[in-house]
Amino acid sequence: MTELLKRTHMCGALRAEDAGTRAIVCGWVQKNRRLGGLVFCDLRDKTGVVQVVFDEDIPRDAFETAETLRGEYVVAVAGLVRERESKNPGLATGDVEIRADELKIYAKADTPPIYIRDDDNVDENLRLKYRYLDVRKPRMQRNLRFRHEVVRITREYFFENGFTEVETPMLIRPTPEGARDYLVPSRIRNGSFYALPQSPQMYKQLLMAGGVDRYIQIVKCFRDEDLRADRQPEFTQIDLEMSFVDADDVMEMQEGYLKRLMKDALGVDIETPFPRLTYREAMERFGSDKPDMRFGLELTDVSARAKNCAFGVFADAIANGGSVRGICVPGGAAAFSRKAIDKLTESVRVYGARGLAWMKISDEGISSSFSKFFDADEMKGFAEAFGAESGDLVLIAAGPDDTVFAALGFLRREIAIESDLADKEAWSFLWVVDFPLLEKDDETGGCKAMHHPFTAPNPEDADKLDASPEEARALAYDVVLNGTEIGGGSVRIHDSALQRKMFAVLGLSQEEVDDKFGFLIEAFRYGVPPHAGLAYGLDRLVMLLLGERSIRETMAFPKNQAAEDPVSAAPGSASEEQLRELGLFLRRNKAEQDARNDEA
RNA sequence: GGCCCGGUAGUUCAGUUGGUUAGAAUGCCAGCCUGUCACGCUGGAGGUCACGGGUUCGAGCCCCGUUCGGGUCGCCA
Repeated sequence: MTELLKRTHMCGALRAEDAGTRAIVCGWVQKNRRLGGLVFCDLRDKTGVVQVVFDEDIPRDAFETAETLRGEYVVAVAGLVRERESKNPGLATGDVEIRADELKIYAKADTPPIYIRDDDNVDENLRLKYRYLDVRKPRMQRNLRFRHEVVRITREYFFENGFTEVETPMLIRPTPEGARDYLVPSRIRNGSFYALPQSPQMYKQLLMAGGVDRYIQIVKCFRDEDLRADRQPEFTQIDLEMSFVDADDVMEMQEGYLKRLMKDALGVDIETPFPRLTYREAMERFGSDKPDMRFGLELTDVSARAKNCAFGVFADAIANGGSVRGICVPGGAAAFSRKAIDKLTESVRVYGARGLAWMKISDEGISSSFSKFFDADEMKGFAEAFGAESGDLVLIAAGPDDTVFAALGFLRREIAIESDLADKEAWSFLWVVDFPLLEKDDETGGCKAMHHPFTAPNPEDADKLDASPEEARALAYDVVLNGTEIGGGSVRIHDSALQRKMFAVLGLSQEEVDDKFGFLIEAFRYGVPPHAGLAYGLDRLVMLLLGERSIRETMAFPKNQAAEDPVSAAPGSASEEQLRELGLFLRRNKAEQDARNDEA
């Protein structure tokens, strides 16, 4: 066993006032510079880098060892801290250096496959495969510590407010609704499966029935769906639930939390309460249920002007129950080339929009892709409806409402990014409320819960549940930051008659209800308080606060797009023995079977 | 499942109309160097151009297929 040099200081903490003290620091060799009779070594730990200097006045073997140092060797250095003759203003510790007299190499290191530098610009796949090297970089060190701070502040705030952290099971009953489950086969009961939780939803409601009153859990959740820059198969929720409260109480509690978080984590003061938009208003003004309100480019509905017009695209959209809406892009956007507009048109096709109509307003008048269908006064009317002035470009989409909203919602974000319209310093929080209770289920043709089947309908819409359930609003709310949903929740149904009605509207039979949710329904028979809650996506929240573009930057070991862990190469195959114990038989094609036989 | 982008030294990239032995930077190795800090100087090693097939006198480059990675739509109660 190597005898340790006991660390007395962290590398990045040394300052001019430490000059004259003897220090022992440990870490990784960032860089070794040999100048013949002098060796400079930048030593790195989690706090930063400090320069160590070896000269020929120290014991011969120590100096010769110093000459052999290479990048990422793990060492301990003992020596006197002293002020530097020539300071390095680029380094936090640049006023001092350690004049080493003792050196111990704990571990040598091969040349790493990636540079241990923030600006290495390396392929992300390599970063993930060698994540333990990537994590040595200041950026990841900062991100992981920041995430830790967010978690600490979160617990602090909610604990102060009477919340109890309770762990709920990771092995739960599979639920066919919603996202795909990760299944875990049972060994003890062959043929049965656990699922990993997509969220602790039902358990936290049981805790309300259990009198916990205020619950929080910072908890891993699992969804076997396709990945995105902000979606991982396993992610962390800040999950909470409160008893004897209404939606306003929950939102007020969250505003207090987010205000505290912004202050303590970033030193930023934000205004509360947050603005509230109804879902309908958010869609109509911004084409999104998570609008970014740091910039304008709001949508305008011009359906009335386009009704019964000669332009088939407009007229048909309205005749089929859709609408014609657009955005006005100011600031000289009328100078956009035909090519640029074509590119925007192409980009909205993925949202189902068939195309974009446009009009350019200039001092000479209006030029437009649809001017031949309208007279000059009508064209002027369009321009006025958009408040368009000379130099502006108006982009118009026509079709079913959801398509128009999706296309224009995307366009306004896209143009804001390209034209750098959003205030980078702004933290724009808001609530979106009054979500629809139900949405169309394209697979069954019926309705399904937009949030989940325990979400309470707005009492004002209670009468709609029978006749026109799709018009009913829910007591659901999302909190949005700079155009990204960071959390969402709802008031839950605690009235069993109402819950039965919801299941009926969703088309679930008594048998299905008993099978899937029986334990929750039964629990509610024994006295459940009114309750409501909310869950944040922690990874996404941390990503936004850090200004990162991917939640992978906030996780120590994220999965790649194929949901594989590049470090361990998970998922892997199970042994025949494991499969046998679980009572599982895999269907294999012949090639796989042959390969397996060859192995055995 | 669909669409888009990409894969060339360890790493980041260049590579002309398809034409000799595939280059640069950085990293790595060796030597020199007492104030460097992106140290410097000299020299050196390092390549299955993702894989397979095709077109061609000739393919890193063109075509087809596969694969891997990323983005995105669907999906994510």
